[in-house]
Amino acid sequence: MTRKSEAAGRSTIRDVAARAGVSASTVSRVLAGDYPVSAAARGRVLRAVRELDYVADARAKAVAGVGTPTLAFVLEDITGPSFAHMAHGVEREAARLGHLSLVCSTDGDVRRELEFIEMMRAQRAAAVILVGGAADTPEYRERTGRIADSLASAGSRLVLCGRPPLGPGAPVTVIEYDNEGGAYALVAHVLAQGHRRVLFLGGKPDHTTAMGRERGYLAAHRARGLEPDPALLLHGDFTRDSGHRLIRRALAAGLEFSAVVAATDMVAAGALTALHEAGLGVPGDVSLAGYDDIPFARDLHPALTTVHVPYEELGRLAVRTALGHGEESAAEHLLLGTHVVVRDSVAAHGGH
Amino acid sequence: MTRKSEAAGRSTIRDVAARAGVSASTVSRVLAGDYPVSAAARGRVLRAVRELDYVADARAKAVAGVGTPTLAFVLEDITGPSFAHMAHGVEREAARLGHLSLVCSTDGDVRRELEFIEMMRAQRAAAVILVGGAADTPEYRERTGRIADSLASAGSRLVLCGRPPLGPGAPVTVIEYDNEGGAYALVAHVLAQGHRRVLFLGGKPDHTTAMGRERGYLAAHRARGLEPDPALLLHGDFTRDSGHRLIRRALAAGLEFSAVVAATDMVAAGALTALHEAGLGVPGDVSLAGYDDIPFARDLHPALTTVHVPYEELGRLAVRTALGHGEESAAEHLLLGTHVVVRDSVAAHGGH
DNA sequence: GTCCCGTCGGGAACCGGTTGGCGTTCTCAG
DNA sequence: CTGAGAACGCCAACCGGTTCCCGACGGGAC
Repeated sequence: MTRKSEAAGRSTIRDVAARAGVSASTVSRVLAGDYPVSAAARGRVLRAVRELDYVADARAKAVAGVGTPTLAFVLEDITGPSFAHMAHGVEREAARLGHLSLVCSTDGDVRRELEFIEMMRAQRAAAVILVGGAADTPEYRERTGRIADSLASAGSRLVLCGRPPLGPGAPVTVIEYDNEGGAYALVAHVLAQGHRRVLFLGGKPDHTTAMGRERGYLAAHRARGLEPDPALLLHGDFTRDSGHRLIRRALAAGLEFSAVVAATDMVAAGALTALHEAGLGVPGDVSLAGYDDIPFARDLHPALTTVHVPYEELGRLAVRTALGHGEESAAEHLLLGTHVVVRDSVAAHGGH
Repeated sequence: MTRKSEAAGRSTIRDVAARAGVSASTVSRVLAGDYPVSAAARGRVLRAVRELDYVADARAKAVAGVGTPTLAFVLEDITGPSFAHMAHGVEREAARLGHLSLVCSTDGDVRRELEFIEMMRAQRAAAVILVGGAADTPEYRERTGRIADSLASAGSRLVLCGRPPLGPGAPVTVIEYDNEGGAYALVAHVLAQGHRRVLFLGGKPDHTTAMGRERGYLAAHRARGLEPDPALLLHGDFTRDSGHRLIRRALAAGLEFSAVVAATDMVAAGALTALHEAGLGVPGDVSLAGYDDIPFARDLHPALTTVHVPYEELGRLAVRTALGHGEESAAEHLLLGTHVVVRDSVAAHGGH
């Protein structure tokens, strides 16, 4: 009883073959359904498969060159609403295209990101999608460029989704949204309401998403011939606690401002609570705006004016272009639009 | 030039061997690092690996019986905050234990869930984690039981995380939280504030998570000798829109209530907005409570009283027990505690 | 100068599938 | 009754690794 493998246990194609009284090739062909097989043999094979509850080993198929391709996406933290929406888009589109999705949270740790990408190369993933902003240093470009080459030469592809593009020539697909433009439009809207001292609750310096929004903030001011007080540019991270803390500190420091633009809806949520706690009315005493248009933005009180970003679509596009399906496959750099969603948290300055 | 494979392209272990002037076995051994290999040979192999940018094919390793195990988790929608937190816990713990994580969103589609699980069996995943509530029908138990057997006989394991357990005997690991108990405590708190007509914004009938919370609602009433008006039990789903709609309808129908308990923080958020839109103050005119304690609950205005559920820990435990690590590996059924978080959205009936 | 043992490396079988090529059998026309 | 051609099924090679087993070589002890 060398390998009877009985009823239980992972049975192999040979077990099935033996039970059906045919060769392994025949079993394979019955299952594949391409090659002609006599009805009698097919029946016996099918029955054996059912009785043994046999499922072909996907890894072995993969080695043999058939089988479900895999797609990987790595993000900082699935818990962030915008990440979650991108992830959802990626996963849904991948599934639609018959791919499996591997995830990895890096918690912002570059080393973990690197390790995971290396694993994905070993897995022969069809594509690796890097999601979300990052520090755009020369080192980042160099490192990411190497990864892109490495992946490309292994027949895979690197996709940057809402992440700083590399120089031209790198074998990379980039899907971005108009990050700076959204911030520009939003801040322009705030300024149009008469606000002149607009506090900006930013993210980590040199984090591209944060910086893009900050650039939009500055550009909107300059377009009106205004030069914002540098003291109004605060830095933290993209969490609600950061927004809460930043506002408390600004208030404690006696900083003057009539409006707050947060780099993120999450940050705005924390900021809103801090303002409330300080007895400040929004938008009566101070106006507030966010960025991302997460579903919750509507349920803050007042409903948050923010910038809508098509996160889910971003994810879908990322996998579609990566896999070369769809007409956008030709393009290697896509830019999706954003737009301001006006709700109730921004009012005219000095307004009643 | 049969398979020179040049600089580019997925190089095989044989390519490396050829370039280093050794056999494939030696390359394998150098990379594995177990077997003694002369310094000279090792050096040549390492250099060849570097020059070819070689990474061993993880799928082939898997077939040969070594290599990174995989773990799968399937949930309804990664976009829901509580799901996202469980997912995060699962992924982080899996990574810590050296596993890869495959995800699948089912959007509540049972067929998709089934398909995915079958794929996971083919992938020889170490464990499949089913996350989130489901309709607990006899058919569900039967089907899930079959899956559990099937997975078990393939050396894998099914884990139900916050999902209805099966009968005893099924080869399943169950990680739950005290769903009903949390609702009981929450509603008891509301009743203790003097409220007698408490509207319950539930989920789909026969969805276990929703029903568990509903049971808690009822039990808390009965413990006080109260029998709630059946008209106060509303059903929808777990989205913010559902909460919004339900409140609007209840108000339009002239339903009387002094407090609202929502089955979910998301639902509570929608309900809160609907109440505000109707000119009702919270908690002045009506009290409101949620369930899940998602980070945003603090930033609603008023800050939401809710039930804290250790979602991330739930995810971590799921993989730990599934993989048989840790002391809890022996247990096959774990129940995590929940607790009420009192904030500002529930006030005494009749006001101060 | 042998003998022996330890170190090192290669050949080959194996993991669990797929598939090309070829021989066998069946069928039907001539 | 025979020969051609189609239908069918098995053998063996292959995918890309790992590892058992054994032979070769070199050095130290006697």
